[in-house]
Amino acid sequence: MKMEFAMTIGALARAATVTVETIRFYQRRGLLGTPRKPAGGIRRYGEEDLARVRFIKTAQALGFRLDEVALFLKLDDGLHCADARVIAEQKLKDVRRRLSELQRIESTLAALVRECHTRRRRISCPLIASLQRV
Amino acid sequence: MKMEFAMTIGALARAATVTVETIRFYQRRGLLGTPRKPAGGIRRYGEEDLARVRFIKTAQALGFRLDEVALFLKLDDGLHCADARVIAEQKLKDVRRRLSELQRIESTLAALVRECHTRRRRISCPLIASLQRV
DNA sequence: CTTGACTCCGTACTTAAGTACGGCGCTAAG
DNA sequence: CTTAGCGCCGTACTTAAGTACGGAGTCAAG
Repeated sequence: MKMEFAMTIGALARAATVTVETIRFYQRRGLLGTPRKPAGGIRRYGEEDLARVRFIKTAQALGFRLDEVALFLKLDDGLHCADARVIAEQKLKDVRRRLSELQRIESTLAALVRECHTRRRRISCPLIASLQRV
Repeated sequence: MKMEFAMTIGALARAATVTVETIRFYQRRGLLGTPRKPAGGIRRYGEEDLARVRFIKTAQALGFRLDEVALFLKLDDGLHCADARVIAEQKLKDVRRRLSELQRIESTLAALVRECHTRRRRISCPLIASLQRV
């Protein structure tokens, strides 16, 4: 039997370093359960709720959207590992696409700034002029 | 004297490969002028309007937001090149920050997927399990 | 027993960059 | 002369992930 130290929603939020509003938002989105309320009292949250919020935040930090997190949670019964992998592979593809796009932007922008540094005292700003035709 | 071939808003939108609604949206945002309307007639747009829309789209493709584009347009008198450069340098910094963040995500996600491939037939999905603690 | 902090709940607002809609007028073709 | 297709204009809706607010109720300390 584990020692459950029950938290209020505020304590849970602090423990997960999110706001109370975020907790309530996740509940509305169905990502997090809402404990039964003891008849005109205050809800209590356990460690599994904290783990859930951390799960959501970790997945988000890896680029998953909340609806994808919801999918993961549905698949979290040990049986759907392949399905979860497919989602992660798609996300990885997406991340790599964004990465190369951003790299393209980086080099173009860097070139523009460089040009702006070297070609001083021109009639018109090379950077702004470039935006007409990059 | 240049041959101005005047366009309707629809023709301008097609020429710039945006929608009419986008043109009108840019006008509301002050990014694009609204030609005088010939008393109960239809507005006509010229090449400078097309150039302006292309300018906006090019800047957007380099990661600038519309409010930053608006700044560029205000600076476009040849006198504020240094100011424009500062904006571009900030954007470049921002792009590089996002780039390294995305690289971090890429490697973590790739490792997770790899683990999911090799460690088959485990009791629980390593990917989902990892989200509890990455 | 009061005060202050916190919870509960519903609703509305935020940002960015559009998209969609609906009613009207004009205009070019048949 | 009529009709189809645009243009004009205002307003509202979209997505994502929360934030903000306001009026209650509750709980613990003093």
